[in-house]
Amino acid sequence: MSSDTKERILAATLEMFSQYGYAGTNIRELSASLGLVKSGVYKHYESKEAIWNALLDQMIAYYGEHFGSAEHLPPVPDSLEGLVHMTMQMVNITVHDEKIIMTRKVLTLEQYRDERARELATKHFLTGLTDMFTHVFTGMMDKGMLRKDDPRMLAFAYTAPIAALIHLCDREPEKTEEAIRQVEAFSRHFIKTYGATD
Amino acid sequence: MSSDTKERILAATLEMFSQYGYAGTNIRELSASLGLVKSGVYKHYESKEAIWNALLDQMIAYYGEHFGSAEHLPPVPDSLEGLVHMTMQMVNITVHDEKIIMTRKVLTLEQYRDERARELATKHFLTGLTDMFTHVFTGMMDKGMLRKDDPRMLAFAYTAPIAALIHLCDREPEKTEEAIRQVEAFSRHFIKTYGATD
DNA sequence: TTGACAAGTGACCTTTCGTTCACTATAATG
DNA sequence: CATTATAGTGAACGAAAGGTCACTTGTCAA
Repeated sequence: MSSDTKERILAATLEMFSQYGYAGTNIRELSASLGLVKSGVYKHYESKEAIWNALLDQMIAYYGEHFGSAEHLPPVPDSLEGLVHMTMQMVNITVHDEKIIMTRKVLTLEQYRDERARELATKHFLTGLTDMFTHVFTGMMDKGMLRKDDPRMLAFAYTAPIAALIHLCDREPEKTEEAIRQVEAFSRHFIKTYGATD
Repeated sequence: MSSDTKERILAATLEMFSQYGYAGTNIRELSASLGLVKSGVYKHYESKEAIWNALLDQMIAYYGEHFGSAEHLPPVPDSLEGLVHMTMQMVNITVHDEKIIMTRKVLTLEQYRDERARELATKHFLTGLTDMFTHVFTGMMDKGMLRKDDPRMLAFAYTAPIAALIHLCDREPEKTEEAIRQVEAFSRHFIKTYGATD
């Protein structure tokens, strides 16, 4: 089973790149963290850059599979409180799942250097979230739960502050609980502001 | 004039670190970009890390001088349109000033590695902006221009999306004009939502 | 004029980097 | 059983990294 090691290398790479970045990571430590010697890695990838490209391929594919198409859009909540609940569920996953955290960190660290990282970063941090909640808010407006307004603008106004708090968790993990409370407070403020009054 | 070169080194360091990061920058190229040979740099700083610390000192000091104290808070605008205007002025400066752009990029790239960078990043990207606009919105509520609400929550809801668009400009400079238009659209949406109705 | 010092040079050192290669152990295949 | 491909080893390589040092140059104070 060669492919097992191949994937283990990618996992270890994600871990190291998310901490030290591409330039700050060396193959010795990467191999050592897998219990093998550095030349062993070259049996599976021909260069450091090849590993990086494979990791990016995987991240891009993963994003495409899980957030890329319309099938994976979240259900429209059936109440304002449901929106808060859905939001908290999503945020709790995203700030506690190590793999997702490391993916964000890697994209953050390599966004100025690699074009594909740049593109995925914009999707991950901005347009993807906006698209997703544009759909949610459109549905909620149709059902009369939200005031009629530009759903895309609302989606942007809703997701950007939450994304900022998620980035705070990545930067200062000890503030995670506090940040989650802030997300909830913000979400409740949002529904109070934009919730339909009838 | 030794201190002239010392400052030129810091300027060149900011430029290189903001592009390639600390680990991705080498002293040879840094010196070359100043027209001197690498040992010349060591006449002014004893190590690469010393340069990094001096650069951080400078960034922290600059932030403290320009955004740190209450004296530097922006004036409370005298109309909702004034808020839009003030916002656009600030954003235009911040996304076009190369030094400010590079400062943000450096903080972005080193935030997971260096504790002081982490702290400054949080101030720069989150709490500093929130504090600033908490003051602005408090003043605007007092003057009856904004609906009474939690000024801190509003400041957060206002600045986080704008910061997200600024980060987009850093990541994809070719989208700067489009992003600026989005900032203005968001700002107008904000005053329509929270502006006092009387 | 001289002495001292700061700024800059170029050769050199050590370490670490990414990468290669001859080799071994293992396990499946004919 | 012999063979062959695969995964992993360990020594070695050249390049590039950060850093040192003896030396030159220019400036200015005594």
